[in-house]
Amino acid sequence: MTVGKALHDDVTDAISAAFFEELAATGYGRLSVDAVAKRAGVGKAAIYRRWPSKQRMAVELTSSVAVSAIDAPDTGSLRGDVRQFLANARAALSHPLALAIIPDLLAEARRNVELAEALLSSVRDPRRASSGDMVARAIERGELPADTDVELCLDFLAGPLYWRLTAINSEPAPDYLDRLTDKIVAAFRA
Amino acid sequence: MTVGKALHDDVTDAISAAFFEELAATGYGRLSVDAVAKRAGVGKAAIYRRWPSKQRMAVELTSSVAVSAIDAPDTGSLRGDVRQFLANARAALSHPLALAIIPDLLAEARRNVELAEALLSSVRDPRRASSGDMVARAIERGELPADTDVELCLDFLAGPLYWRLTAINSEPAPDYLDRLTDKIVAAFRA
DNA sequence: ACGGAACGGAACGGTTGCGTCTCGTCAGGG
DNA sequence: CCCTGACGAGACGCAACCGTTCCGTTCCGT
Repeated sequence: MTVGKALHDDVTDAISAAFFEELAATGYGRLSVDAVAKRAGVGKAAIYRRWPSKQRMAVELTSSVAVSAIDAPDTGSLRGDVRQFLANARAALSHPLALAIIPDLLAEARRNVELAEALLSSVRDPRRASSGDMVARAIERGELPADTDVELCLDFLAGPLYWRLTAINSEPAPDYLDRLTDKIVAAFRA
Repeated sequence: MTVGKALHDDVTDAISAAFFEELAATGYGRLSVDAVAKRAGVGKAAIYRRWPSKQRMAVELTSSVAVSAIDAPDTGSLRGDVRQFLANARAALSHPLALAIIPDLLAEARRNVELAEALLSSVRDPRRASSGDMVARAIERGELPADTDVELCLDFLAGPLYWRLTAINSEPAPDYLDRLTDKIVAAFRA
């Protein structure tokens, strides 16, 4: 027994796409439901038929898309895994939308508890877990000492690249990821 | 020949303090002039007597405060300099205001050209230069090879700590900075 | 073919914000 | 001691936005 007729998937998809485009263009703080609806070619009612508020729409759309972005390279060597992880991260951050949206979400999460919890559980924890497995495999292979501080290593995996791409904002050299890999592996072993 | 009577410094200071508190609490996107004025115990006219618009107020206040936050430790050894740099950065980011404001400004800068240029010239460039000197001194002392990639090293100096404090959002262990220093120095030498 | 529900569009009331303006007050330099 | 101008407070016009409600239309299951 369905309660009502089904919402149209294509409309939901259009809203989702428009939401992220609008989020990238104007930021979480200034995001307006009218703008999302207009960009999606949709009536506002279609949005409020799906979510009870702007906040819930933002949180649910954000975490629903984020879960698909989990990568756990397993190339057989630490260096290969690190290099692949960086390539994946670089590719993900090459989407202009992602590069504009992610820092915005991290900033907003610091004052929006609901958003913060959604991001932590749907993005940080899974990613951190799979990255941790990556380091654990290196330890099992004997590439890293058994007492390696995994948590600390993970900060090196994402930190420098994220810092370069979002804060420094200058295009890295072509061989940047290779050089970065060398230094990250060296840091892991320290 | 003064054009008019002087603006009161204590009022300007109150506006500045209120601006940053409001910025931390609500974010750049939602920041309102009314809220800043009310928090400062000031009429809106006092603000518009000083800056022609909200945007200019934000840019000028931000860059004026930022210039004072430049540190270039020179302890005589690479490890000492790195450790001191991290301690300074950690202290700066321990201000709850800073931890809420900085990610917000970085996110906003990505879509606000005027703010971006102000941050790049008043924060990134001076900090990057003094940090570069730090690495250059290590090269002169022979602690690092002459062909060290300074730019890449700087990404390691700030990236992991910033990532940990802003994105991962879990309190680091007491000896975190020491362990971090070891790995950063190892990365520098790679 | 029918009917119900979702659809795009638009208007609504209530709220908020920007930037301007006007009050009456207060301070400080000549 | 007086006069100029900054001051706090707040009203103003205008625009934007949220969330709701109403249209007339279109789609889809039965």
